[in-house]
Amino acid sequence: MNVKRADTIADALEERIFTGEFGDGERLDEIRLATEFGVSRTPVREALQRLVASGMARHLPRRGVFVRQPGPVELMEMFETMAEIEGVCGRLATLRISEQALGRLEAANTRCQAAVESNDADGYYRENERFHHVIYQQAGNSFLEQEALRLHRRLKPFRRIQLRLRGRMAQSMREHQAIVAALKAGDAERAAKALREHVAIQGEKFHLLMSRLKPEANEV
Amino acid sequence: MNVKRADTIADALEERIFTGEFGDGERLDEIRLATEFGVSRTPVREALQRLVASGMARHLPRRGVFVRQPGPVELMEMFETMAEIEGVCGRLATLRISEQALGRLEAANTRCQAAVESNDADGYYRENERFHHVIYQQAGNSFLEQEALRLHRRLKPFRRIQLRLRGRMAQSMREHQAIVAALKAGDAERAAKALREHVAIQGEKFHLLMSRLKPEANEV
DNA sequence: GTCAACGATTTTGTATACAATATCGCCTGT
DNA sequence: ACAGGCGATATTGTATACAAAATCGTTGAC
Repeated sequence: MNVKRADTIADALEERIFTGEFGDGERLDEIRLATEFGVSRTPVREALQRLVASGMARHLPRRGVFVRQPGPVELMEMFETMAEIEGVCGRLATLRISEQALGRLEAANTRCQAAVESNDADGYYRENERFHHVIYQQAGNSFLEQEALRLHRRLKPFRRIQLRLRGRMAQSMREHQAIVAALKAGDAERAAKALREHVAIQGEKFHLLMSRLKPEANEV
Repeated sequence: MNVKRADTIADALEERIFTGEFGDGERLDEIRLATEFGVSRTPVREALQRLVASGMARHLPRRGVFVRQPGPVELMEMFETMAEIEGVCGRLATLRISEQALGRLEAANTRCQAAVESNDADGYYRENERFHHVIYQQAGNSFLEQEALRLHRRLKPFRRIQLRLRGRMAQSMREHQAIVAALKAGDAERAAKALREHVAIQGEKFHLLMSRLKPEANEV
């Protein structure tokens, strides 16, 4: 193992929170996890601290660490924030993007199109991610890029679902093309708006799916 | 002590990094800090992890944690990101702000004006902070608000300095008034632009001061 | 029967002990 | 004299032991 054990434990726990194996409010028992991972409490506690720092769990002093699944309201807030940050990245990228990066965007879009045609959701998802990462990077601000990546990653399990909606992949594809068009035209405000709405729609589609699947889970 | 010891240690270390007592690249020796704080290594290690999580230090496995002071480039990136986020908050707040909050903004501005007239930089700083916090809050997105507060806090030691520039307080005051005017007019784009530039100028002024004070520190 | 208080138990937070690995200095060989 | 390797030392990472505090159950009083 290249990284220290506490890091791997943190990753494993993170994954389990993402998949929903750990429900909201569930206490993460240090001893239980320690025995489960076959380690002492020390590395488990380090991992838990990492979860708390990333906002995936809450720490109540002398009480323990409790997983904190975002509710519908917070999820919509996170999607809105992501949309705004993407918009910012898009506006800055319009002014700063390189020719090469524009090429990478179009290449990713081409592969997205292929995925749409073969109805390959996984492939689309992968290329879509690449597309967005290029835009974050081309905003020309490493700090902003890192923040965008952080939130992007946090929303990953929720973003993925909405691609299952009928026709969403093709719609997303058209939005990508509009984004590239605005970037090529050097129209920063149009690029910002296109990206903002592209992500906002993802949030709305996700919300739609959630309210369909479990309509009772819409409060708090 | 209400909070656990590791938290207070983290706060103390954070403060010392902010004040520059710990320089960039300096190793934070667990044993040294433990003896200094009169505790064992365990709470010190927890505190160090918190610093790493907040980006104020870096952790090299089996090597230790090293303080990571942002260089001029990263600082400008952080100011630019802050400017963009404030712009976003401003745009959203224009659509969502309450009458009461508008009143609070104007009250804060009035107190700012008083501080300008008595040349009270500390007072100005305090009311300026309140002003911005109201805008974050009125964006109507708790998640975004928390992100804004986090970055705002991170930039605190650097934001404060620029107020010492001659005439900066009065200029900042005028910018605040333009922001409130845009908010009252319901012109979201104008409010966004005004806030973006207000913060961007802070970054520029800070940069100006830095290049004056230590012109050799402008690389990396 | 219910509520409160007290003690036992569990669990977190901290200290210390141990293990593993990196760093530094010395020594030897060329 | 300098480079490389080997060992001593120091430091991080993990395990265990201990302390403090919260929870839970029981018991007793009303």
